[in-house]
Amino acid sequence: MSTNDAPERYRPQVIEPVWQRTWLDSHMYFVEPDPQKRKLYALVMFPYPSGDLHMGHMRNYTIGDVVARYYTMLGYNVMNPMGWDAFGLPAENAAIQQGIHPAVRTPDNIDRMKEQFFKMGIVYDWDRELASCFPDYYKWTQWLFLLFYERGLAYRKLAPANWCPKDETVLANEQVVDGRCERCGTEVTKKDLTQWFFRITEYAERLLESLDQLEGWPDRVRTMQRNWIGRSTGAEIAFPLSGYDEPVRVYTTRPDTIYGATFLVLAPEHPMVKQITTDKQRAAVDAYVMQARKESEIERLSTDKEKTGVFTGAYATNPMTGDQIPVWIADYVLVTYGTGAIQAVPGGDERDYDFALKYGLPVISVVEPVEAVESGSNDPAVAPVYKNGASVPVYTGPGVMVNSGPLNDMLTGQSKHAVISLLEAEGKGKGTINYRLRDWLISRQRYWGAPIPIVYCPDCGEAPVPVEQLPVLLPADVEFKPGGESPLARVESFVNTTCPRCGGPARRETDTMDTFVDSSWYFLRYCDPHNAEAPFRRDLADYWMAVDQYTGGVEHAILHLLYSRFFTKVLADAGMVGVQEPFKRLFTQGMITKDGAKMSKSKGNVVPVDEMVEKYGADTGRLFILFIGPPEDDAEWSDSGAEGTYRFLHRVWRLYEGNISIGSAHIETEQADRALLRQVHLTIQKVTADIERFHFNTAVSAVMILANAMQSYRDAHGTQRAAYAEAARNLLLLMAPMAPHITEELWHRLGGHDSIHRQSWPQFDAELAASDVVTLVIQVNGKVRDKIEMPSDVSQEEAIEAALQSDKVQQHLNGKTPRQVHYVPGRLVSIVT
RNA sequence: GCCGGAGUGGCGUAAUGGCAGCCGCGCUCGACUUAAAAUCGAGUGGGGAAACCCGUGCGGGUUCGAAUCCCGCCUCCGGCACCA
Repeated sequence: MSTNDAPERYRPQVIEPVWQRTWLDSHMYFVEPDPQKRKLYALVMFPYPSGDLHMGHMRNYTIGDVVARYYTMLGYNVMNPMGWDAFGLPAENAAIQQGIHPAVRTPDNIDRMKEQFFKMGIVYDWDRELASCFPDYYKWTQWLFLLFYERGLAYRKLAPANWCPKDETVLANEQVVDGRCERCGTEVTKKDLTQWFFRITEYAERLLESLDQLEGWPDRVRTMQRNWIGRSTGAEIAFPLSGYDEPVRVYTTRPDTIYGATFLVLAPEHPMVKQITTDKQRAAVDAYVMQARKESEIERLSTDKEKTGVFTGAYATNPMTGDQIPVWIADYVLVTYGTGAIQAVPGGDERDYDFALKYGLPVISVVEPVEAVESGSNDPAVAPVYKNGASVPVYTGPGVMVNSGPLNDMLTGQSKHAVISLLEAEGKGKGTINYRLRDWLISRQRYWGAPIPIVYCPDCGEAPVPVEQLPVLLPADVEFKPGGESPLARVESFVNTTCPRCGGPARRETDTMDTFVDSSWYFLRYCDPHNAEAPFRRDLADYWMAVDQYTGGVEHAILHLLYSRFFTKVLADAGMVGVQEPFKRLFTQGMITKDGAKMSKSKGNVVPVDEMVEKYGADTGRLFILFIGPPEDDAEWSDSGAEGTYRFLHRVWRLYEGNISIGSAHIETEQADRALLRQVHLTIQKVTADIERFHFNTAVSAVMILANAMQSYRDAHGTQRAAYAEAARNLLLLMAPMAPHITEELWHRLGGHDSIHRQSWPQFDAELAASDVVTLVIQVNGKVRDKIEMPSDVSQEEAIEAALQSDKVQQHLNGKTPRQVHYVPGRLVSIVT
């Protein structure tokens, strides 16, 4: 029981810091493995330490905090860690532009952001904090690189990088704006460099297969990953080249259309282009190859763009028809997909068709639609189309084979198997499975990343750095100005080393790793963050893994999540973890946009959390960001409306003024008391379900409805009846994960002991929530004509009888006899005449 | 362009096959006040005096019944492998 003689205003700026300090000092959310309790690993994607948290972060971390606090109240042993994805481009840019060393700037930013986490009332197990840029973390990133290396999953090959010829530096895609260097405006070209790759394609099939088991993932993310991996079945076919020993190997998903293959197209970068180009065509081919290397992949794959290409002068033989067909190059063929060469079948492929019409290449029909092959074959998208007055159409749909020798009269599908058998029997090709997924390029010609732990010896060649020599430390004294190579290459003391095999002089690899490598295993390090002997202990990973609830931005739906899944599978194969998949349930939140774009420092549209928290307090900010809309949808930021949430919390505060007799066993049984208790239990049910399914906006709405009901009840009956106390207690518990400070404060003012966050989550009582009447909606011919109140146990017969007797229904029936009546129990009667 | 998603009052949204607009913002009117702020109360999709009609981006379909399911289109957002 608590009495407040002089009502005190709600002052978040006063109460919030007090509880933030209390939670931190009491280590409330610091956890150890406890086999007696159900564990729950709640994880939010760790941020890049840009220095300031904005409203997009606030949404992300508030959701994570609600999850952690909610499951704690449910009695789980909840691990909720936080760390920093601290390597990367922005720190290096700041070093170049402002001369601030990343090793100085990054910890400063981390401190600032950590302060902002405290101010938002977000609780973590800070004992597990990590930062990917600290040697005690990247030592193990390097260790894992060596593990991949030993397992044959890391290798080097030549690959192009964006290159600014003026600055003599490699550019990230982000630094290339409209084909030009963002710094100096020079036209960007490509430079071929020997770079490190991870062999993720070896895991393509497994990454695809286990997607089906990830039932706790949103369908859209699973679909995106499935399409990204892009499994297709087809055939690799050899087209002999006139005058060469080596044939051109093409990959096609439509080997059945080979009789219509009237030319071949190689990617401009295809290794055979140089040798097969005739002298007459050389100048044109070279110019085209140069041009193609300037284009981005997105430009090249655009089906809108007019097709371009050049004839190489070479001819190949169609292995099925024996015809001599010309070999072209074109930028719509990518060297990274399939074999980098295609058989062009203009009669059966839109792109090939456009290309053939433009360059006057022959078009042959090989598939004709069959009437009623399948119902639904009248789809206009796949009907034969004659473009630009061509005499032969393009048709990509299913049908029957024509002009195809032994395949004639077969149906699509049948013909695919038949032609593969023929090709295999004659040694001209074979059925294959192809993936769109490419190996993961991890080399970066940058300073601020984990050095790749490899040494090159003039005598022994490439050698891994011995484990006991890890970490390969980033030197502190570096010149950041762009020029030629990775900044590390200019640090003699770093580059010059000794060969671990022969002890002779050797040079270090000067590339660093893609930051996605750092973030592909951080969730494992959290399980055992201080381990100096290994990345993490197996038994600790076994206790905590998999992550039960992973929350983060939808922009990570493909790359980060795919790489983390890949890492987990490799580590499972190495016996280091017991799970095949790292993230059991995934929630991808939408972005908070401002001026129509994702908030980011580079776009200058950031709304910092500080402003919000200083003006209204953390609880208002948290509740408002949860209330703003469905968390999986993007939301355009506007601070009008925050005011309403602030008012709501003031109203809640006032609900706790006056005497509230918590703990009274006696519940009055007046209508009003029963109605309030019903509302309490409906709210328990709703808020519980909404938190479980991440519908926080409707959970907030539900507690507002309960607060409104309490207010009406109080105005009529005061605060001293037990029903009110029951409502008061439950409202705080239900709001506690979302608005942790005000609920903690009011909990103590009500006389509650311990922390509200250590209380049990309220239990829904169906009996108290039940209502004795239901409102039935009566429709006549699909339109609502009346509503009638009936006892909740009304039978179908009674409901229909009552509906038919309604005056309004009689009026709309207009003397006609109902032909059909549909009854939805407890909800609706639909009468059809 | 390709892959994925979203479009509902003046605004954020609710309803995921069964009452379109819950909850909140904004606005209007009223109470309290010397006045204002704060607070409290009433109202608020469009048309119509009313009965009622219309209405969930656009066009079609399925159904007794569609914001919700299906087909086609338009617009906006995210990802597209070196931003993370």
